[in-house]
Amino acid sequence: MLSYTNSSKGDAEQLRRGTWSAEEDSLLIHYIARHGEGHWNLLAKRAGLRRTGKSCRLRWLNYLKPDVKHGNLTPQEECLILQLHSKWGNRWSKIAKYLPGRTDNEIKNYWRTRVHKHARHLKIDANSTPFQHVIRCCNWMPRLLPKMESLNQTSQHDQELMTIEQVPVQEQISGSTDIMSTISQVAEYQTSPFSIISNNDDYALAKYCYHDDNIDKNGCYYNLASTSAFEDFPYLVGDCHKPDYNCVNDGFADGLWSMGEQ
DNA sequence: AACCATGGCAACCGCGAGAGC
DNA sequence: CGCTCTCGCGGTTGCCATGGT
Repeated sequence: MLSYTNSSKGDAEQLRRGTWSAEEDSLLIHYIARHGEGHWNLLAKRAGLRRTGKSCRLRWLNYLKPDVKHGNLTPQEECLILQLHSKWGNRWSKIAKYLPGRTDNEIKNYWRTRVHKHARHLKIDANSTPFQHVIRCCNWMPRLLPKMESLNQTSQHDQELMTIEQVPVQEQISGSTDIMSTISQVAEYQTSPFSIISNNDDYALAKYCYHDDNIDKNGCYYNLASTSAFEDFPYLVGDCHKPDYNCVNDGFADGLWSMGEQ
């Protein structure tokens, strides 16, 4: 599919829309390699692309940029998205800053296709408190955590996740709301269902794993720690309670939650 | 085999913030 | 102060692949 925008200045200045061709990608990549990013409208003209600057910027940031990761999200990334979304809501770009190589667009798509789907089936608003409970207490998070553990043993990907260096400076200095500092504080509580399993000052790499014995047979976390230090990141310490929503504890819900798994 | 429904995702759109003049 | 331009964000659209009937 390819279309052109209407232009009052005649056909010669018509702009292309729709899917990018390999040739256009190549033009954009080579131009940026030589001249760098920015000034997208000018870039589009000088690179010989009949695209808007906006379109060029989007294509570069979401697809062509070398550090953009392609492929399925890992359980760690899914878990982090769920946690951060519960904290910030639809602040996709902010959430994306904590997932190196993932774009806001990709995270947004993930949320809309996967998470909203589950909310629809459960007939719950995806942004509602009941759905938050469903995610963190009943099905999703508990299902992701064992996957995270198993992948931790072999994957290097998680070692790239959430390093201090990759978090923008303005986020690092944001005081008590800094996710990393909160995670570090969580490490001090070995009774927490999550704990830091690697964290040194030089590399400042934080990883977290999950203690299976802190989860009850209904898939709910025990309330193991309650301190103001965790308020910014409550789900890491399991402030969770047994849900009141019966719909998520029956077999119907089980089927729903597993249907998206591959 | 043909049709239809659905999911996944790339791309577009509208808006607002900020910078420069 | 107001205008224009650029950039970035969140919401939405529409294409394509896949699976079901």
